[in-house]
Amino acid sequence: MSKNYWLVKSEPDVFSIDDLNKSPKQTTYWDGVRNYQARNTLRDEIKKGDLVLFYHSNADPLAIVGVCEVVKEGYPDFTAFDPDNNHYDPKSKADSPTWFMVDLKYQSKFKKPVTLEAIKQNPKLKNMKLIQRGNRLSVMSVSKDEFDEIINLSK
DNA sequence: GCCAACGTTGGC
DNA sequence: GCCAACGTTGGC
Repeated sequence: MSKNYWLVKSEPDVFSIDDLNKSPKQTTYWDGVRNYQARNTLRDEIKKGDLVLFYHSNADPLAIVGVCEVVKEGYPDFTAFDPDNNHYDPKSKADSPTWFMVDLKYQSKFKKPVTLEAIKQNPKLKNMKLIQRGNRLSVMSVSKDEFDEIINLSK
């Protein structure tokens, strides 16, 4: 089984890569995704051992800032069951959950963040979903070539 | 803070 | 099933 590559967005004011690094076991559950397309990715496609680019949105700079690893595959997002949680969704039931999440573990922080600007200017990355018009998905796939190019740019 | 580009909701 | 209204995302 070959490894797949992904990108997740997070607002660093809410949860940054440093927050992930400081989390217990450098691991967090990636909760709060409430979009069906992203849900399908989390539930069905992302596998243990896959690598994930960590992107800071609504930030300065806008950039991919590091890499994390999937340590637990899709399982029900329990924050949807908690009325006190910001991500509460009464339509999601414990016996037939609507929303899913994965666990991510910190792997590395780039010496040099790969900015959105640099990605837009790189012809090898012109097909990245991140820069396609109107893309607001918080979880998306990345090709191996794109992943490798991002790693090169970060050195 | 603005607003384009979505996705979702709900009346009909 | 259509579509207007509304809410959210996220770059600028």
